[in-house]
Parts: sequence; C-alpha cells; structure tokens
Amino acid sequence: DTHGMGTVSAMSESNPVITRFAPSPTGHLHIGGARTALFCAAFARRRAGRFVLRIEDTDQKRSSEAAAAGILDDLAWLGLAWDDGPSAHGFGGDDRGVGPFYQSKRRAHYDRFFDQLIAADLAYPAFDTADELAAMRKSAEAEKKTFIYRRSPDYDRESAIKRAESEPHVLRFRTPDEDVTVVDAVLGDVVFPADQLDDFVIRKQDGFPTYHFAVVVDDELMGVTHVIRGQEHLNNAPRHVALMKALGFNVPVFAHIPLIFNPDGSKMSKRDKDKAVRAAVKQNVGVREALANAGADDDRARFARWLKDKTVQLPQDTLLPIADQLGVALPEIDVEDFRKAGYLPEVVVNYLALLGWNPGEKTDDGKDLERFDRDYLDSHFSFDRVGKTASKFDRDKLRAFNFDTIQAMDPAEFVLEWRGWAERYDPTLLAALDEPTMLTLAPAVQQRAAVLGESRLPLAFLFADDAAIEYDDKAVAKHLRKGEPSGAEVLPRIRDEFESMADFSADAIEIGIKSWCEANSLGMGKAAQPIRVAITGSAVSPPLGVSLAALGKDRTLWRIDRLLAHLA
RNA sequence: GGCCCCAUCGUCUAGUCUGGUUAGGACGUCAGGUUCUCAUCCUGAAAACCGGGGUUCGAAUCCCCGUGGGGUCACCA
Repeated sequence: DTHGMGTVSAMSESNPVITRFAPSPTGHLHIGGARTALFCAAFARRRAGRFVLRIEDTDQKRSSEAAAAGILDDLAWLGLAWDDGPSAHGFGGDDRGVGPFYQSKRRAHYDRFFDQLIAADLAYPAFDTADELAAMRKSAEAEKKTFIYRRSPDYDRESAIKRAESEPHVLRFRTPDEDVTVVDAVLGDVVFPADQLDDFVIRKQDGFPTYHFAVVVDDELMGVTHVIRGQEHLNNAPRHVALMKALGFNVPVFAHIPLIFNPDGSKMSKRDKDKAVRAAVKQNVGVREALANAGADDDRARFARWLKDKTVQLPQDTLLPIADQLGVALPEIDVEDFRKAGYLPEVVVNYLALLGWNPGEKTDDGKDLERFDRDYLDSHFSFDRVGKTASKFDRDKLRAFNFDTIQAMDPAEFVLEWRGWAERYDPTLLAALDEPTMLTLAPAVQQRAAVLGESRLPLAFLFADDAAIEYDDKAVAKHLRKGEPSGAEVLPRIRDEFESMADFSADAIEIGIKSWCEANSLGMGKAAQPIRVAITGSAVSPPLGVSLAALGKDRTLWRIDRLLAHLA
C-alpha cells in the first residue's frame, strides 16, 4: 500500500482525495482545531487532492460573522491554505461549484433530503417537549438504563405528519436496527451495537438541520472522501454512517485523531483562561474588593455573579484587563493566543504535527526527525503514523522549538519577524526602536527571548527612564566598592574612554572595552560589571557592545555620571 | 452507569503490524565545562515497557483477563 493507508476502500484510492475542516464560528480557532485543519490540509496535499473549508453555523444563537472571520484569519496565519471555501486571505473560492460554504446558506439542500427521508418513512416528526424528554431521561436513569429514544411501535405516521403542519416539532431519523461499522484509518474498524443507536434529531424546531444532518449532506455534496476530526466525534460516526446509507450516499473514510489535553490531563478549553484569572483574583483580596466596588452597576453585578459561581465565565474583554492588572499569564488555548505570545506560525505547525503524528525517520546524526516544515509534512503525512493516544500539550517543548527557530534566523530575518509581531501586539516597542537599533539588538534578543512576547524583557534597561534606574545595593557593594582597584575607581576612566570614542557602534564598544582592559592589565569583569550597574542598576545585562550602542553615547555617559554621583 | 477508544521515561514519542535492541530520540530536570554578567553553547547523568495469566526457546511486541485514563450519552457542534 503505497499511500500508507491501513484500510481504504478501492473507491477512494482511485478518486481524488477531498478533505474538509468544518469549524463552528463560536470563537477563535482552538489549537486542537488547528491541528485537525493541519492534518486535513497535509493529507489533501499528499494525495494531490482538495482541502475544503466549511463554516458550520447552524446554531443561530452561538455563531457569529466575526468569529468566522477570525477563524479564517487564524488559518491563514498558520499558512493552512484551503482550496474550496470562503474567499479570504487569497484562499478559497468555489471552482467546483459545491458552495456556498456557510451551512446557514445551504438550507435548500437540507430541505431536499429531509423530504426524501420523510417520503421513505426514514424520518418522522416528533413532538416531545424538553420537559417530557427530561422526564424520560430521568426515569431511564432511575432504572439504571441509558436513555435511547426510539419511535414507538404504535406511532401513527399519517396523523403525525398532519399534526406537524400546525404544531412545532423536530424531525427524527429512524435508525435502522442493525450494527454499524465505522471504517477508521487510524483506529481500524469500530463496531457499534444496534441497541445503542437512537432516533436522533436531524431537524430542529427552528427548521435548521442539526450538526449530524448538515455534516452528512454537505460532505456528500462536496465530495468529501476523508473525514478527519477529533476523537470526541467517534461516537457520532455511527449516526453519520447510518444516515449516509439511508440517503444513498458514499461513506467516506474516517480518521479520528487523538485529543489534546492540558499537562494536568484536563481538557484544553477556553475555560482555562477564566480559571487562571479566578484563581488569581481569589488570591488577591485587594483587587477583588476593587473590582467588586468599581464600574457600572451591571459590571459589578456580573463580577459578583462570576465570583460566586464557577460555571459562569467572564467575557474576554473583561477578563483580559483583569489578567493584565494581576499580571497573570493566561494559558494559550486559541491560535490567536499563541500568535500574541509571539510563537512563529511555522513552529506552531511543526509542533502541532508532532502531537499525534511523527515521521518515524532519523536525521543524519541518528536522532529522531522532529524539526520539519510544511513541505515535508505535505509530502510525508499518512494516517498509519498517527498515534491513537491522547497527548498532553507540552508548552516547554513548543517554546524550545520556537527558541531554536528564532536563534537560527539571521538578524535581518529576525527583525522582520519581530517588527511584524510588534506592529500587531506591541506598537509602543515598534515606536521606541528604529530598525537599525533593532538590528543591533537582534542577536542579544534572539538568545534571550523564546517567544517574541519576551523580547522586551532583556531590553528593560533601554526602556527605563535614565533618571529612574534603581541601584541594587548588593551589586553596588560588590562591583563598585570592593576590589583593588574598585569599580568606583575604574568607572570614571572607562567613562572618559567612551567619551573619546568617535564610533559608538556595538563592535567598537566591545573592542574599546577589551583593549582598555588589556592596556590596564585588568580583567574584563573589572570594567564590565560597574558599567552594567550604571546602565541597568544591576549586574545583569545583554552584552555591553549592543546594550551601550542601543542606548547611545549620551545616555550611556549620563547614566555613568549618575551612578558616580550616587556613589559620592 | 451504558457504549466506544486508549495504555513505553515527568511530557511528546521511536520500537509493536513482520517476537530476539545495553528499549532510542526530543523537551524538561540534575551535574560539570566555556564565557565580562545574564543568556547562549558544549559534555555527561538520572529517568519508562500498568498488573496478572497464556502462546513461545524467547514477549514492550501476539492472545485473554484485570486495572487505570479518556471520550460520549442535547432541538451544541
């Protein structure tokens, strides 16, 4: 089997592969969803097929246009180009005429197949209220049985159809009484016993199809050959297969990929951000009091409700400022979070690919191949190398990948990346540093920032007000007062050396300090550490050359003078 | 609870299909070393086959039973 597929029907071997990613637009793209999309895209590329993007917005209450746009943007940032789908970011379009790609605009298609099923008595109206359903579930539970909805034997079809003309109702699918086998490319054949399958709802009271129905119809109409999705959908697969058969559709190959969890084994969800802030707020009585008593009445009431009830979540625009105020780092959950933190898209893609898939190849020095790009993935991806076990998201490893990638860039390349990120997430930084300065700083930052969001950290001394440098007593004692000669004695002399320098570039400063030390038979540390205390207040800074060059001669001398005055 | 999926270092995993390895790599951790500080970088170390039966000359690998973890049981997707 040259394509690395375990179990594939003869049909799908010969027909072009069509995969699809079908998010529902209820928020940003989740990192797990991104991996699903990645596998969809990679598999389609590998088999020279098509990758379809479809927006599942049948839930009118929760879907939003803004969320859909955000997801498209997230996918584009990751470089996950879709062939068929909404036109955006230069991707998408409807070359095969299978659109539209928003389910809310596909009502006519669904209606057609609803009619077909009703006519064949494979679907029927049901009038149970939510309360009645709940009661049925409750009594089933009391008998320690699982509630399985089935049409009763004495259901009167004629009168039900008549009644449906005037009364609110849902449409349910008459599930055939037979076992269903799901052919899965990663899990193998999975058999679901007939008595587990219920007559599930396929059309809601508002006339919209349920997820199960829309998915099945759309996949058929869009020619989808491989359904790649998270393992949480495995239990939906038999429903879909039964529906497909009832409708006379082709049954695609499924590939249910393992789930991604938090390090503690809990589900990785947007709720984690809320949890992190809640924990911090509980710790900080001051902030809690302040928030409880500030803002509009509505805000305060909402905050009180949130504080009391763990199941209530604060909206993002309220949550984020509180997180900022408390200095809590929110866990990255959505693609946007990783982007904001300053991870590189190609790194995220690389790491995501490794979460559940691996090339099984060695590098030249005999290690497992772990670092690869999209081209590699697109030419090597297969389901038989997709694992079956859920994995925990290891941020340290992602960071390490990102760090290595940042370090491997040449400074110009890094600055381009850095500026692009800052433009979106840290405009102040961009305003404070011109491009030549960033280029000077680049090597120092590259070795100290695993993610772009940390690029400010090693540069804190640069952004500080010259007159606001606070001296660390221990550093002053050790590097200025102690020794023979003491730093206090060395500093004025090296200061004069700086003043006389015409070229105050990083290299010139580096060489200047070094040769001055040699000329005076002093170790580098003898000069370097007092200078560090002068410019940072502490004994820690990036290499002096780039630090002083970025600071500029005037500010450097000023800070040295200030320390000297402080010592006097 | 029913049904379904899964099980190798702390984590991601290679090895399992086609039984024979000192069970390999990466991240993290720890210990050394280089360096003007921090960081980088280099070297090294500790660290795993869930348990029990079976098959076999031989089991991480094949089979069975346990145990554990997870998913799912909506007019959400």
